[in-house]
Parts: sequence; C-alpha cells; structure tokens
Amino acid sequence: MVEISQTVQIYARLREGILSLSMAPGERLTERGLETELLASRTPVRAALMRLESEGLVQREGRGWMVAPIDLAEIAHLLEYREVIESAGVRLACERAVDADIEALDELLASFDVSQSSEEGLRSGTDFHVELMRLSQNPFLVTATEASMTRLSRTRWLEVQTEQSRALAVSEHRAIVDALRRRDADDAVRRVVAHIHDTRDRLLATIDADRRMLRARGVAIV
Amino acid sequence: MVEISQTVQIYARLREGILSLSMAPGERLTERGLETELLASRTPVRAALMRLESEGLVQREGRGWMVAPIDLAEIAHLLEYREVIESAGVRLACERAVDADIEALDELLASFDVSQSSEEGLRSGTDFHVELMRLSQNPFLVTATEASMTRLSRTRWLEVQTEQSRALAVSEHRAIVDALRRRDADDAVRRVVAHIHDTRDRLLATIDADRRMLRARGVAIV
DNA sequence: TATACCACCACGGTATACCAAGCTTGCTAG
DNA sequence: CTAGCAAGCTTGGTATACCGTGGTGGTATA
Repeated sequence: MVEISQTVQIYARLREGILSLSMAPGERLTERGLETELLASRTPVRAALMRLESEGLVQREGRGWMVAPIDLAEIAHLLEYREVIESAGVRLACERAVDADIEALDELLASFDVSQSSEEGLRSGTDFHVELMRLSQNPFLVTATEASMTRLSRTRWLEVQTEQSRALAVSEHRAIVDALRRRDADDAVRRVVAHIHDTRDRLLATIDADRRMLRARGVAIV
Repeated sequence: MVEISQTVQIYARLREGILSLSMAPGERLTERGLETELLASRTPVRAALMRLESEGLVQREGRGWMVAPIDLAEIAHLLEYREVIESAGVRLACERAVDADIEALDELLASFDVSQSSEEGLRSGTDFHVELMRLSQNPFLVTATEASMTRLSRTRWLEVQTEQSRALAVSEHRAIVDALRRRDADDAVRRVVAHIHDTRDRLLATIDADRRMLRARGVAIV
C-alpha cells in the first residue's frame, strides 16, 4: 500500500465524486462539512477546492462553494472550442506525427474497442482525443483538450449510451486515424469536425429532451 | 482606500513581481521566505502560489517552488496555440460581432495609440487580443487568450520596443479591425496569422540574439 | 586526505485556534 | 400580531504550532 498525501487523496476523492455525479451539480459545499466528511483538516480540503475551481469543477458561491452546475450554453461553447483546438491539432499531427505514434494510437483504439465496461468506455473517448492531440507536438493543445474533456465528462453519464452509438463513435475515431495514417490533413480535419458535431448533436438533443427528468434528479441545468 | 483581502493582495504582488521580472525567472522561492518578505502568514502565500502554479507563472521544484523559467520552446508553442485560437476566434467574430462592439474595439485601439507609456503599451497588445476574442462570443477562446498573453507577457520586457515596431503592431491591429468591419473573415484570419507570425519572428530573433546577455541578467532560458 | 555517518536545520504538509463578517433566529417593543 | 433589532452561530480567511522528511555540513575514522 503506497502512502498518498492527504492533499492529492482529498482532491482525487472530491473530483471522483463530482465527475461521477454522486455529488450533485449545484450542490452547496462547506469547507468544514467536507473536513468532517472526508476525515481531514481544512488545509488539504481548501487546496483541493482551489484546484478544482481552476478546473471549473467547483465554483465560489457567495461566501461558500458549490459543485459547478451543468450549463447547456457552456457545453455548446466547450464543443465549439474543442472543434477549434482539435481540427488545428489533427492538422498539425498529420504534418508532425511519426508513424509509430499513429500505430500506438490505433492500438489504443483497438484496446478500448475490446473492453466494453462503461467507465472504461467513458475514459476511452477522452483518452483518444487527448492522445490524438499529443501527436500535434503542442502541449497547449493537449492541455486544452484534457481540460475540455474533464468539463464535458459529466455529461456522458446523462447521454444515452446505446450499443450503436458507441460503435459509431469508435468507427469515427478509426476514420480519423485512417486519415492521419494517409497524411490526408483535409480529410482528417473534416472527420474530426464531423465527429464533434455528432457528439454535440447527440448530447444536446438528449439533454434537452430529458431536461425535466434531469432537473428532477437534482441536476441544476441553467 | 479599499480593504483588500490578504489572499488577493499577496497574489497580486507576487504576480506583479514575476511579470515585471523583478523576481527572476528560475528564482527559487520558499513559502516561509515569502511569508516574512511579504509580511503575511503562510496560508495566503500558499493560496497565491497554487493559483500562480495553475497559471504557469510558478512551478514546483523539488520540495519547493520556483518562478517559472522562460522557455524558448514554450514560447514558440504558445504562439502557435494563439494562432489556432485567434484565427478561429476572429472568424467567429466576423459572423457574430455586432457593429457597436467592433467600433468599441476600434476606440480601444485609438486610446492605446495615443498613450505612449511603456507599461500601457505592454497592456495594449494583450487587451486588444483579449477584447478581439470577446467578439467571438465564446468564453473559452477569451480565457485561453488571456492565459496565453499572461504567459507571454514577460517576454515583452526583453523584446526591443522601438517606435516603429510599436507603430507596426498598431497598424496590424487596425488592419484586423478593418477586415472585421468589412466582415471579410478570410482577410481577418490572414491578418491575425500574419500579426502573430511577425510577433513570433521579432520575439524569437531578439531573444536568440541576446541569449548570452539575458542569461547574464539571471534569466534562465532553457 | 577522503569518505562515511550523524546531527541539525529548513522545507512543505497538516491540524487547529482565532477572527471578522454575514445570516438566521428569536425575543421584545410598539 | 408584526416589525425590528440584537445575539449567537456558521462561514471563509488568517495565523501559527507541529510533523516527517530530505538535504547539508561537520566530524570522526579509515
């Protein structure tokens, strides 16, 4: 058993609770409440809250804190932002990626294709896009994508995850890798844009349709 | 005189010291040292350091902290990142900006043109690009540009700021606003890209030429 | 003289006591 | 009965004491 500092442990537990929706969006938090709940002192709790604030997962609310609500407009803006980042990133990747890295990305895709567990399915999408951006050789594109996927990841639990929708996502990913392998930048960009558009349409349609249900589940949709 | 909390005051003072280069890039910092130097307790000092870390202005170094060194490769990546963000942003701005906001941006430009003080000249560039991104209506493009400009702002002090180079920057900004006013997205993007390329070339050339001098001044250029 | 070991000190991490401010609640006065 | 005020409690903000660890300098021994 490795010893882990309180700071990162508390941070990880809060982050997990928020992303898994076991802490409801919009839920009010107090430092002292978390202190007793997580059996730690306020110092690491405050550190975790500050870091989560910089990631957009918690917000200051009056004198206290709250779990960031799920905001439809923010989601739309994030997906537009991803479209900007990832189309430019995949174009750079076509110029710069070495073949071995493209094949490694393809293998990553295959490994996710095999595993069907839901939480791994959750990670597969975010990891694919992050690893794709890594091929651009620009660390800021990687970081921006990581941050975007983190903020978007709570919405995945809301989205209907049918067998065919997951298959579609995988095939779209595969098409991107294929274009990348052919160094066909224009096609790669087109497919990235199409993939993000598909994601957005599916997501916003689902959320919009289930608005009432989600609100009832305590999801504060602004 | 308004009372300001220790947390934001300490943060602001550290930030100012770092951005003005009065705290040297690569300089080692200790929480207890800053505590006595800034006449505050470790709690707000730690909070400030954590926030500055998330902005990339300080880094953890071993068990301690250091002012983030100026990294030539990082600067190049940041300028490439800005090119991605701002070309997409200005294209969106052409579609979405209302005329009044474009005129307001033009007036901002005029006000900076008049004022010739150096630190306002420093701010004028960053504010122009941030306000430009605001016209895209996407808050993530605004935030990304703010963060990039912050990280880049230390390099401005190193760059030779001749009268004609500043005049060139202003005229390039003006050309962008003109294209925006004509809703000529392709031209606007072209001019944004050209402007950032110019900035990069001037910056990297200056820094590369003065490498030895800068290192002698205590600037840790990796 | 060189190397190894030991003691001390400086560091970030953690816990906690105290503070001022703001909200809530309950009592009192009209 | 209602309105207003005051007291108390809860909040984040701040200061500080304490802990374990890692690094460093000095000394002793080979």
